Amino acid sequence: MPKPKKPYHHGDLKNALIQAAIEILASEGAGGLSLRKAARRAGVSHAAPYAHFADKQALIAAVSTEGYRRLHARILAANARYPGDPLRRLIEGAWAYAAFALEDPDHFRVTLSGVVAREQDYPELTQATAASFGLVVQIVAECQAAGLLRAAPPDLMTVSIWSAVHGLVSLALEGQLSHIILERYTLRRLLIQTLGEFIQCEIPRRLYATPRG
Amino acid sequence: MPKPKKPYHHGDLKNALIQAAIEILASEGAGGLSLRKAARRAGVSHAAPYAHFADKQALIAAVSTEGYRRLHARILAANARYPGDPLRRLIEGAWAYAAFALEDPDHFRVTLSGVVAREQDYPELTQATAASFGLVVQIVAECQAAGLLRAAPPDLMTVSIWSAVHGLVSLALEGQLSHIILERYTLRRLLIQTLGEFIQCEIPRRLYATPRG
DNA sequence: ACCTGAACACCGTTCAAGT
DNA sequence: ACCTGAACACCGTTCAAGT
Repeated sequence: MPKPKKPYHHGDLKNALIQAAIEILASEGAGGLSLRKAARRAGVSHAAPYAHFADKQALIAAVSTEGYRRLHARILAANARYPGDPLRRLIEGAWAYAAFALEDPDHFRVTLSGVVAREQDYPELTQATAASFGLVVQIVAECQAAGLLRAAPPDLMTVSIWSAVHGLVSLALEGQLSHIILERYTLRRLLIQTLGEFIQCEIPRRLYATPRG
Repeated sequence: MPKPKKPYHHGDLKNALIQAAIEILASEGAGGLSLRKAARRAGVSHAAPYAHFADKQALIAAVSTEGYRRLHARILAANARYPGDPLRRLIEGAWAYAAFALEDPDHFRVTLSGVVAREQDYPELTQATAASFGLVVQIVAECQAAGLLRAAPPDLMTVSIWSAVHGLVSLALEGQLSHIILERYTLRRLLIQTLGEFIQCEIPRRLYATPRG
């Protein structure tokens, strides 16, 4: 216990509000998220959040930070499942990204749809994004060492691959991929097909199957 | 003149509202867009838009449709500039996409950030997206014929390349690309680097320079 | 057909005031 | 330090009424 803080009459309103916001995103979508509703769900008055967040943007930044941490945890878990198998780590890491988007679309949207003034004002968010990026750079570097990805500055290669994965997931999520295509191919199939353009070897067909779920 | 319609006392309120919305996006950003403000700018009462749009979503769908048309026009123009040069057409088409995002970030955001229930309710939007997608498929197919892209179903290859371009542009726009990277490389450089992973030949260095602007 | 004005339920944000 | 209640200026949407 780093700080034995037991404030007024709500255990930890700040985190309660973040959790409430994430729940609202899951149940009502991004359009239904309001400071007042989060306050109501946490059982406090509509002005109480202002004791912990400068404005709505600040709450959203906190929700975004938590989103990045969940993404990080998912990719890390996928990584742990395939020690010494860089190809599998790359593919399942990307799939973990997609799975988060599919399971919690509005939290994903808020997390990745920039809080605009970000960097300056929300150091925790900056740190969370840097940590995730760093993790992907590691995976990419492993793949390069194994000759699975072309030699290039790992951060540049990471930008390219992250872009491709993020773009595919976003377009699918926003319904911008034509029905014709989504009826013929699963998202996982499209993901592997796209990663296949980067990867310098054949990808085993058995990886096409969407895992558990 | 397909329809000599001269309604009540406003020439064409519907289009006036769409233009007003696009102007608001440019001057105040996506957060500042409201039906009431668009109505005010068009010089009508706040309830007047409901004669032409079912709700705010419907206006946004119209703005999105217009965004897709501008994107289409830009890519078409880039195409016309490089007849018989598929590589250049691909690169400058992608750059046209990025240029739209850079010049009118909030219109780009609204255009690509799905209206969710899209397909069913807004046939004009569906048509506009299909047209753009078709144009890119053409360019991709040309590149494949020239051996610049790997042989694969052109629509699948288009999904992969569009994803990469869209992802890169989106991440850059939302400030999700680390400062360190954006300070060292221009967006155009990152775009070409990314396309380079798909293209089966060397890309002339002189294309790295960002054109007019 | 096209538009207005009043009305309703909701926001984000501020601020004096209470414990 | 943490929270409340009233207040203000904004929304989206509806609806009776006017031309």
